[in-house]
Amino acid sequence: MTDDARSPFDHPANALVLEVFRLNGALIRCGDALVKPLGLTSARWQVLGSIAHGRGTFSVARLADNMGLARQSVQRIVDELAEAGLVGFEPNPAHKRAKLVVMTPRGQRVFVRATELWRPIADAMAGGLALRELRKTTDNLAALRGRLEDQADNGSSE
Amino acid sequence: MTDDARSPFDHPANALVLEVFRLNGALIRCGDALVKPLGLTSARWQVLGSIAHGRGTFSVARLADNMGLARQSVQRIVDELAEAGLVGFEPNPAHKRAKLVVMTPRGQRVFVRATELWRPIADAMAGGLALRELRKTTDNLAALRGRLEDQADNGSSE
DNA sequence: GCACAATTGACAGCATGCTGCCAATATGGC
DNA sequence: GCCATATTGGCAGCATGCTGTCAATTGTGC
Repeated sequence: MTDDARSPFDHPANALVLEVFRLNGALIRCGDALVKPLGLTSARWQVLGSIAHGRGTFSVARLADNMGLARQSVQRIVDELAEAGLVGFEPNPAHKRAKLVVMTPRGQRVFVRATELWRPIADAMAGGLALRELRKTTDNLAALRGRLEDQADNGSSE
Repeated sequence: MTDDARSPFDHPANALVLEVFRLNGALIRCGDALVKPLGLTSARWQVLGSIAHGRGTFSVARLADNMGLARQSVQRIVDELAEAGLVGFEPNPAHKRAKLVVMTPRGQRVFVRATELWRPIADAMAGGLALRELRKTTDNLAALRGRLEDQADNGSSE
């Protein structure tokens, strides 16, 4: 069953879009299952990853920008992580209100554990592709997103 | 700002995963904005697309399988589309309970209109990539998903 | 220094994905 | 034919994304 000219919905980009949706869903489901034993979810794990990436120098707003999400989406997750004792807040010398989000020791341990669980899955998933091909694919996705967002911006101003 | 060895989270697949998340989010936001004037959302538009793809020969459960989503996720959208008068139900000769989901004439008009709005955006987004490259990228994503899901399956049984 | 814009977080509410549980309807083994 | 199983839809509830609005803080232009 291939999707040919069955409907007016037949653009070469559509197959890619559908595959992005499917892969996104599969990644979230897999991640949820993977880190559930640690009391995490995909979303909380991702936020921990962003905090690790910034080494505790980011406010919630910066985290959200880096992840491409709305501030409030990240804010709620961070608040829940704080309630669970996995992250905390440090005073920000540059901004009294925008505190810096840092991992607690417990948060660090959980994040390291999640990373260990993920590595073999990532190896197996990416193993079939040459590193070059993997990078090329990533670059192509980024380029597609760049042009999509340009379109969205232009479209709203015209 | 590149993400080097700042944390234990440093696998070549991670850049791709993050880009899939970002592109997925960008596509949904763009789609929501695009079809909002038609009274649609990304999710409803996608379900209409699946119905069009099956030409009205699919039950809700089949639609969900095709989209890689849980049945209930699709069920709610279909119910809402039915309430909005965009889809209807035909009796299924093979199953009294599992009715076939079909577009109403109004649903068809809305879907065609959405497709017209999407085409120039898709052209602009994919335009920077050769058709070959676009297909290759799509295939790579599908391959990654296949291996990811295999891992998930094996992992649960071992 | 002061008013105005931009940034940030708090709170409330919606859309869409998920799961779990139950009832109704096939389907298959006996 | 009958009972166990699978499939399907209905209902309820949760997680995570979004938006809009408001207050607190910071930065800018005069």
